[in-house]
Amino acid sequence: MTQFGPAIRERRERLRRDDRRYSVRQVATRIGIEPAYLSKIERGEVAPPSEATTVRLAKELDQDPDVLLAMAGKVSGDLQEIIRKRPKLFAELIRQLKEAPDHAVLRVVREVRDGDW
Amino acid sequence: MTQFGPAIRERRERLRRDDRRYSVRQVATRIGIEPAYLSKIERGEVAPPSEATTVRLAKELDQDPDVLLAMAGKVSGDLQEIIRKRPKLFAELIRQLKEAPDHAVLRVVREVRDGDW
DNA sequence: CGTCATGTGTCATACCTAGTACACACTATG
DNA sequence: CATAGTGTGTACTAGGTATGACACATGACG
Repeated sequence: MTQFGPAIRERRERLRRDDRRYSVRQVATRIGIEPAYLSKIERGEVAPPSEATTVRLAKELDQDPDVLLAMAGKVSGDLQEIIRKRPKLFAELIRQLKEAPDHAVLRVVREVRDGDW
Repeated sequence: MTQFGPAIRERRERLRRDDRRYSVRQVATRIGIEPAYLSKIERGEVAPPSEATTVRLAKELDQDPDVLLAMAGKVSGDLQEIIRKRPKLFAELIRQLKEAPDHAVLRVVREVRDGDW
């Protein structure tokens, strides 16, 4: 699994090649944290930041928040809330899908989307 | 939503009617926490305990761990891990199912269980 | 009646989370 | 060459998490 910090650094530096506004300092300022803190995050010197900060960072770097949160070892609060409202149901479903191949899960997603319930 | 503490208390006292071994003290000792701490948990004087403690408590009181964790505002670590391994897929699925009625979700569960992938 | 168990109040604590503040050395640019 | 911007090291902290230790008053049991 790719580490959170390095992934961020790579992404930011890529963006920076075309746009000087993607420096540690400026990105940090835009998402409302200290530059030194972002630097440490990117080098993995500290643990990934809070969910809120991770999401702001994801948006800033035009990345999928759920993917970044996953790398940070977290699951989005809104997903957790959905699960908590019907814990038995969702726990069973998710454990059921643990070993299912991607295409099987996708099929379920599509079925539900087009479902006529 | 029922609160975590009171639900625990109620359940424990119910068990206690038939079995004197379900006192605050004895339950606490069996699951490895201080009696005073369990007392505070049951009265909601402190926040619900850690996931590990909650699960031990659930087993001790013969309750569904996922349900108790949900009341505690948490989602089981093993479910989170499943989601984190394929964040996009599961995020989409779960958000898709947010408004789906129970029977629709259950249908999906059954389909997957009997699925031929 | 003694003693054992019960629930709870008070106080203390170790560790974690999620950062801030500031200075310093290097680099690029006009 | 000045200066503006860059990344990073060191030091610090407010607030929360998850308990532990112990004493005390009450109630039940033999």
